[in-house]
Order: sequence, then C-alpha cells, then structure tokens
Amino acid sequence: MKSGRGAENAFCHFHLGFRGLRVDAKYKPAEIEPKWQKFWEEHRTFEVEVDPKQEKFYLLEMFPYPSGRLHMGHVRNYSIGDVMSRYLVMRGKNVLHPMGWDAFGLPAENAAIENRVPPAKWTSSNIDYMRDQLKRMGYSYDWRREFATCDPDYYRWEQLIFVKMFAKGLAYKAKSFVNWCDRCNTVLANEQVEQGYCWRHSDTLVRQKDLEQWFFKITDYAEELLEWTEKLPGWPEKVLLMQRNWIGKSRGAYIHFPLERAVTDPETRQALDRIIVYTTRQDTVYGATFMSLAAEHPLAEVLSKGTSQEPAVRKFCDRVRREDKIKRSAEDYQKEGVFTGAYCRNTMTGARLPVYVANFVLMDYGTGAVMAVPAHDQRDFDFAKVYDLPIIPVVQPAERPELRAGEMTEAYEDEGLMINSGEYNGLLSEAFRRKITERLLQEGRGGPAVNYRMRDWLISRQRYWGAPIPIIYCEKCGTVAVPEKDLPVVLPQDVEINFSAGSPLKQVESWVKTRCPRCGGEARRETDTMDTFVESSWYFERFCSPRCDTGPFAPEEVGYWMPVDQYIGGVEHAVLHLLYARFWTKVLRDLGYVKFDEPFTRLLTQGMVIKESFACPGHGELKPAEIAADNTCAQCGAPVAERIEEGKPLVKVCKGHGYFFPEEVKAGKCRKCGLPLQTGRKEKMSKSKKNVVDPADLVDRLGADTVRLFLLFAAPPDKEIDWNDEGVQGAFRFLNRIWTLASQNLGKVKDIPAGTLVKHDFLAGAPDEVALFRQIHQAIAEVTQRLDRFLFNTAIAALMELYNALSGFDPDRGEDRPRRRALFRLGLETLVTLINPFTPHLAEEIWRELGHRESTFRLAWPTPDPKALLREEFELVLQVNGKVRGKAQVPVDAPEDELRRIALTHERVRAYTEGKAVKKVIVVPRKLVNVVV
RNA sequence: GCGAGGGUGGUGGAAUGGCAGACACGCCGGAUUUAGGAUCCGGUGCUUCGGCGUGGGGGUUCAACUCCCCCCCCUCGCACCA
Repeated sequence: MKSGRGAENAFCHFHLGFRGLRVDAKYKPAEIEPKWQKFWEEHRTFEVEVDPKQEKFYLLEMFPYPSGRLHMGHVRNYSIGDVMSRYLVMRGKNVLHPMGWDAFGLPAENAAIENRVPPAKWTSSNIDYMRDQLKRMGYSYDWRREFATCDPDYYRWEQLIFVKMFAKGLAYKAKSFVNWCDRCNTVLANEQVEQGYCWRHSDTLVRQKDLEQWFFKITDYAEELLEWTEKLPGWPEKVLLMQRNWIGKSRGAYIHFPLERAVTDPETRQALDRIIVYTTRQDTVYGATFMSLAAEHPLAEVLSKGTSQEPAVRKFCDRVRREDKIKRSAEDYQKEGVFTGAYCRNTMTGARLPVYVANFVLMDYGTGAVMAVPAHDQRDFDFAKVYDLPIIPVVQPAERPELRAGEMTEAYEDEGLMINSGEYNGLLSEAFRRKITERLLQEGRGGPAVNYRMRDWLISRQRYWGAPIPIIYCEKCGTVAVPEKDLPVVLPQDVEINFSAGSPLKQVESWVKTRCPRCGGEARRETDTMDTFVESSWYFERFCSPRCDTGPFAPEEVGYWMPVDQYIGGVEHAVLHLLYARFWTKVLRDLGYVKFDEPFTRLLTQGMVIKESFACPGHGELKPAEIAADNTCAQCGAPVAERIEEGKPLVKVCKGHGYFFPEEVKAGKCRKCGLPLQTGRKEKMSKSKKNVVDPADLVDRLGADTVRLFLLFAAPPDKEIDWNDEGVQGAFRFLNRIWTLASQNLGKVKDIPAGTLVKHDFLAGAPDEVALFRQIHQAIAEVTQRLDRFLFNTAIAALMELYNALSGFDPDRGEDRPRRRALFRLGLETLVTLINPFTPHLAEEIWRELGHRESTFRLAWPTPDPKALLREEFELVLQVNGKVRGKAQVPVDAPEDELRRIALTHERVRAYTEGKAVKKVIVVPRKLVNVVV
C-alpha cells in the first residue's frame, strides 16, 4: 500500500525526524511520547505570560512533597489537572498551570539519619528524579515557574510575612500544653492530631507537653473563615462542612460565679473573687449544683491551698495532665474528680456550690470551667451520681411526667418549660435563654458569648529541615524580629541531624549565636522552624511571579492570575492545608499584599487509588497466658498490640504477620502461621500494605497516555479507583485501535485539503454517512458537556463510541468516494482533537501524520453543528401499563394525535390491549406513549 | 453517639421522573496467527421464557435507580466542645 511511503515523504523534512505511520506500524508509545515531550520543551509550548486581552484561568494541583518517586495518587491528581488544563487552553483560555515542590519536611531528616545524606541533597535529588517522572507523563506545566519551598529565595518572603505578623500580634509565643509526637521529635498542631495519634504515625500516641511555642492567631479569623464557607459554591459541600465543624462555633454566655472566699493569683498577685464559666445552656443556671474546673485551670490548685484537700488536688491534677489524649477521650474514660475544698455561689440562687476539679473538663474549650447542671447534662449527671451531689431539674419536658431528681436515670438535655427557676417558671427554655443572658449582662454577672472550638495554629517545630523562624532573643531587648534587610535567615548547611539534645539547630552554635539587631549585644537565634504547612499556604501566589526579588510576588501578576480558578487535590487536606491557606490569604490581604478574600474559587477533591491487600489477621484477643515473655504471640511469635475500643477495657491482640504481596500468597493462607488471610479488603495503596502499583513501570510498558487514560476512565474523579491491571490493558488496547485505524486509513484521507471538509453536505449522503456525521457532532457535544462537569469517565465513553462508529465506516464502499473519505477524515480529526487533552502524545502524532503543521496544544476546541444534532425521526417508545411493548420510528414533528394513533394501532401494543378498555393514554412528546388499560 | 456520602450485572461504572445496565473489564463461542499482555467477528443481568430485576419494606405517579417515609448495610469525617 502506498499510504506508508506517502506519509514518510510528507514529513521527511521535519527536524525531529518523524518517520510517519505505516500500515504495519505498531503503536509504540515509548518512541512517540519522549519525542513529543522534547518537541513541547523545545517549542516552549507550555509557557504562559500575563495577557490582559485574554481570559485567564489559573489551574492548580496540590504540589507534591518530593518523597522520591511519583505514586499513583500523584499521577491521578496531575492527570485530572492536565486534562482540564489542556481542555481550557483549547477553549481559548490563558491557562496558568505551574508545578513545584513542597520541599521541607520530616522524611528528609529521617533519611539523613538513616543514610547520612544531608536533607538538602536528598531533597534535590528526589526533585530531579520526580521532575523527570512528571515530564515523562507529558503534563503541560510551565516549568520556568518551578521552585522548591526550601529555596531561601522562597522562604525569605515567608519569613518577611512572619515578621509582619509578629508586629501585628498575629504571630506570638506562648507557653501551653502542646501535642508532642515522639517519633517526629516535635510538637504538632491540633489539626495534625487524629484521634489522639500523630497524623504521620498512626501508631504513635501524642503526648501533652508544657512548652513555649510559636502560634499564628488563626482564631482572629475564625468568624470570617466560617462565614466564607457559605460563599464558596465551587467547593464540595463535604469539605466546607468539615471546616465548619472544625471551627466549631457555638453561641452561649459567660456567667460569673462568686467565690465564697476570694483568693490571690500567685502569678499576677491579683485578687480573684469569681469563677467564670462558658455555657450554651444558660437557661439551666438555676439547676447548677456544683462547679467543675479543668486540671489545667489556674484556680484549680490555688483554691485548695491551705485546705485539707491540697495534696489530693495536686496529685489529681498532675495525674490528669499527664494522661494522653486518646485515654482522655476514650468512651469508657471514668469521670473522676476531686473536691478543691472551696465553694462558690450560684449567681442566681445564692446556693453554695462545691468546686471540683474534673478530668473531663477541657482547658482548651470555653474558660476551662463548667457550671455543672446534673439534671440537664449527662456528664454532670454521671459525675453527680458518683460523688452524691444534688440534682435539681429546671427544664420540664412537655407532655412527659414531671422530672423528679430522685427518679431520673439520665439527664434531660432537650428544651422544655422552666421550673425551679424563680420568677421565670413557666417560660420556654429557649425564650428564657435570651432573657437570662440579657439580665446577666445588665447586672455585670456575665453576658452573651460566642465560642470556637478551633485553637490557634501552633507553627513551632523542633526540627532542622524547615524555614527558620526569624526571631532573635536578646537579654536586654527581649524577643526581637529579624529586620527585613537581614532576611533570609538561612538554614545552615552541614548540620549533623541528631535529636538527642532537642532540635538539631540548637547544636549549631555558630548559627545560634548572633547579635541583637536592636542593641548590637550578644543574642541567640530562635531554633524552632516553621510547620511545613506554612509554605503550602502561599505557594500558589509565588507561582504567579516565582523569580520576583522585590517581594513575595509581583502585585500585577498576582492581580491577574489569582485567585486560583480550579484547585485539585486530595480530600485528606480538607481541614489542614485548605484551612491554613485560606487563613494565610486573609492575613496577606490585611497586610496589603493581595486584594481577594479567598485563594481557591473552585475545588475538586479527587478520590484515592485503592487495591486489594492480603493481611494476616493474627490470633485475635490474647489471654495473658498466650503472650510470650518478649511480648509476642505465643502461638506464632507475631507482635502483640494494645487495643483500645469504645466502652471496653484495654485488650491485647496478636497483630499477625502483616501484609503480603499477591505473589507471596498461596491458597489464601499466611505463610508463617497458616491463618486464612484477610483478602478482598481494598485499601489505599501503600508500601506497608504491599499493594502498590508503581506508575513508572506502567509508563515504561504501556506509555503515559495509557496510564492517563485509564486513571480518568476508571471512575469519576471524586470517587476511589479500584485498581485492576486488566483495565489498564483495556485503555492500552483502545489507543492501539485508534492508532491502527489511523494508520490503515491514512493513505485514503491524507491528501484531502483541509478546507474541503466543511464544504460537503454530509447530511445529504447515504444513511451511514448521515449517521456518522451525527455521531461526530454528538461526540463533540457530549465530550464538551462532560468535561465542563469533570465527568472524564463518561467523556471517554463518548470518545469510544465515536471510535466504534468510525471503525465501522468504510470510506471506500459507497458511490461518492471523495465525500466519504472527507467524512472519514472529519471523524478521525474530531476524534484526535477531542482526545488530545487525555492522550496528547498520541493526538500530536496522528495529527502530524494527517498533514497538519501545528501542535494540537492550541487547537481550537470544536463546536457541534446544530444541524447535525437535529433529527428528523426519533424512536417512539410504546408502553402498555408502563412496560415497554414496542418501538416505532416517527418524524420528530408528528403531532400528539399521530403518536397516539401509532401507539394504539401498533401490533405489539394491540396484543396487550386486546379485549381491554383503554383507560388512559399518556403522550410524552418526542419520547413515548403509555397506554393504560 | 452526631454529621455527611453511598448501596445498580461476575467487575469498574452509565442513566434532566420516561427503553435500567451506555462505555469498558472479565467471561463464552468463532476467525486469524509461527508466536503474542496482539487483532477481528458474535454473545453476555436473571429466567421455569409467563415474567423478574437498581440493599429491604411501604408510599406518591400513567411511569421511580431517580421523589417521600421506615429499616438494614458500607465508607468517610467528628466525637466528653459545657
């Protein structure tokens, strides 16, 4: 066949050495993909600049931590982003699509300890490797904008903003109980503690430590962060809800309870004559019968001073404070307390209330003091039962027998009518709540209050590999910010990573020792570094002008590109990164750097990639006799773990032999102990679960286009992908089929001049031509609609349908061969154009072979021809009693009467209506007729 | 416990209240090939061939995967928040 050589001739002059498709040529992604990647790089195809004449679109995927190699989750995230980016470019948008590195973090230090490689070196070699991997995927990033957050050119601006925040009181140092992870050797923010465990080490309990630490005053922005969750329609409701819950706003009141005897605060030397509580049920104040303080409450020990309770209170407070979070939040955590020896007065009734310290009261929330109303709060009820304290019901449920203290078996926590509440008896609790709040305010005994669950953001980390906090401590001048001209405070190199004496930076004397910028005297640097979530709170702004050296970014560029129009990333950042970034944006706004309120207009959270795993389940709960001396299972020698479950005492369980690779599994039994393995459990891919599939292997074997296509086809983007190797093969075969179809027909359509495609009246052709023409335009319409809604999987299904139509069409069979060939070419070109965002290498290659000179990257996205979408006939569905009994081809403009007549006279319909009275006929224009008998 | 999101063939998944199962994987049969993780053609929800089928039960409707009520199960988030 001559098509092969013809194609070769057409492109022999092309400088990259395109050889052309041949009939017998196989689809070889390993050859064409690197070729086009080189082409894009040489032609600087993906570089973008500010262009006020063009509509901008900022498309961003969450940048990766350079852990070493790309995993499937990255590839999914970035494939989604790349399809959208390429699609939007084709739609004529000026698309900013950058990539960089979230380069500070613990793994670099851990690697340094294990392999004696400096973190900087480890990180940069990882970046080099992963950058190559990203390029090998064909992603359309403007690589000129790349940076790593560990570059001093980046974090110097972060330090500058820190200094400005410090000046405004938005960054401050305070002593407090903080979360400490022994594995990380550092403190954690509240957001980084999951059910009492470290977010990075799900088996490491977080301990409480009393330390002086740096915080960002995110609570100043709590209300605004909350309000804006109502004004982000482009975000998934789920994420907004998680943020709202995290912020945790509640409305209530402060109430002052006078102490029977005033005490003196040992620190401030001030007289303290009252306990202030926060409550959302101020309507139950008449029912308060005792007072509960947190163990950390400053009054707890002061009140017991000099009483016989003093030693007991001290002992209790010490113990509770040392207990870890998981223990304190377990369901079966015994409600315990100790009497302080002091009393206060119920501010409304004057009753004498004993003051307790209770282990369930949190210093973190409200004022750390709670008025205890056992009749209407279950915790107080339980506590009162244990310590035999009085119960006074004050809210009477409607339509229920009267509450009697002695008969209550649980607290009544709902609304009702006030009783035992002086002149307020008979009021609705809800109305009384407003009334009493007003009165408390007028009488100076409290007043309305709003409380948030969210705490300030703890940003100190006692680690080396992070951005240094730009603070100097001077004996004379105190805590001094590093002046702007001295920034950046550069992280010293060649540091031995060693945590035996706290942060490694502490041990770098030459770096720590410095001069006070104010008085010039001897001073020492802060050795804490910033939480790495600080870097990821503003990197998207830096991408707008990554080399700016006069400020964190150039205002014109940020003004043009920001906010990010579409952000894409994992849902695991719903409250961490996404909340911090929103906060930081508002800070930048208030510092005058930016003019917008929110960084991300639309958010897409993509699902995980999961795969079946094989785990040895272990031997379950063990009795003491079944545990060997070295704390292993006596049956099989596997490690033993402690299990804490709601409402149950602590149990010891055999952990089993962990996970196995599929190829290690024989007959579904554990190789070590013979237990049947837990199979069929689909879990997030991870090394430890031995269920990872390395995208690099797949790219080597099947090509980047196949991997991209499969990840987008396997499921809608927000759902999990259940990995299966056959599915990837299917994607590969589909691309092979397109390739073969193109190469086999190239000779027939190659020489058709481009302009002639639109000149034919394909709708006047043979029926199969009309059908194909319609299919082409239907595909355009469907793929467009679906891409606009991120429904990549069904968009690809529409492309497959187009392919199926095209492959069933013979361009040489009918009479008007030039027209049929032109139509075929139109179909092929449309397919290539529409698939370009998904599989750009394949698209470029075929497009070039079809004789085009330009890259597909800026190809105009096609619009469907309305004439092609119009139909003359449609298939009328004929139902009897709602069941389909027949179909008929009917002109689209047939009147209702005609549709009715067709239905009633239809043979199949009559078979079901024969001898029965037709009760009703429903006619749905252009759809169906339902005959009811 | 509270909140959110889900339950559709052997599998992943499609369906503005209007033909359930698009598209693909897998499987079955056939063709072709020296071979193939290749290609092509046909079939594929179940069925006693009447029908029955979208977790179960009820309801609204001419018509329900879709709307309403009750229940079950799964996933995720939060969880002593006063």
